[in-house]
Amino acid sequence: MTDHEGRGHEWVADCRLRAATDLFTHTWDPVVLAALRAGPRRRRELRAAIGGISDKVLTDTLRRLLAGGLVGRHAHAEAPPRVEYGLTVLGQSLVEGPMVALGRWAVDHGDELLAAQENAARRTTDP
Amino acid sequence: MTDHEGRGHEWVADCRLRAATDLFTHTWDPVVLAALRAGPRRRRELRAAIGGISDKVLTDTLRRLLAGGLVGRHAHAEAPPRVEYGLTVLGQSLVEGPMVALGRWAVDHGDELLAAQENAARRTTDP
DNA sequence: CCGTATCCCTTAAGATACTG
DNA sequence: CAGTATCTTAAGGGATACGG
Repeated sequence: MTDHEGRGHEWVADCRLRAATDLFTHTWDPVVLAALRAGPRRRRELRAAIGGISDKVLTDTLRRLLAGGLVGRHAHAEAPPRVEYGLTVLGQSLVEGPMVALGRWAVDHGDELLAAQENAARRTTDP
Repeated sequence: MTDHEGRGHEWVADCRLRAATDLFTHTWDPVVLAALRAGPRRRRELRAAIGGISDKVLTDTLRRLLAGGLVGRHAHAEAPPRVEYGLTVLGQSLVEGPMVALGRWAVDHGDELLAAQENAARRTTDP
């Protein structure tokens, strides 16, 4: 199943592609990954930088990303607890590769996307 | 999904990127898009090519992709109903760009990803 | 063949309050 | 500051049966 290029009828059976797309199924995962792009951050910094994410969801998301091997955690042994999260090498490759590509696409086709959505919406409302 | 005061934070405030990543939050969307990469397909062909998707979910997914302007629908006026779904120009640009990039990444880093996941899993089980 | 209509279960994610 | 503990709601996704 190494053959993902070209034919298309085998994409679905390609577990690796499925595994990759599944990395994006959780709303906040890409957001957190993107926020870590600039470098390691403390939990609180992350929360502030992201904005609009609850403590629980941030915890859940970080747990998942840690389990997925995309994010690493470093707890400094200090009196006021200091913990930093950062992208692993793997996480970095994902962010700098496909995610940047997606971001670029979003910028290039954002207007078009919105327009298409409105157009399709009007189509279903208008007889 | 509350909007956070449109200040120019970073990536997170970039609604276009959010809009783009949200295109992947539904499990089957990328799968269907990928299945359409090879060209327009009839509903039944799609279902067969994908495998493991229910009628309802396929319907939901197609509706969403249609509403999103990524997929188009063409109903031929024939005695036995014939309907074909295909990528729009916009959908094609998404598939051929970011999605192919993601697929390539999945192939290149699939082993690494699995290894990292197992590693992280062992870490949380082993003290 | 192309869908729709239900019912059911699981889980993401928000809100809130509390501990080390 | 870093995290946990509940509770709640909304929604994705599966199974099945029926309608155009």
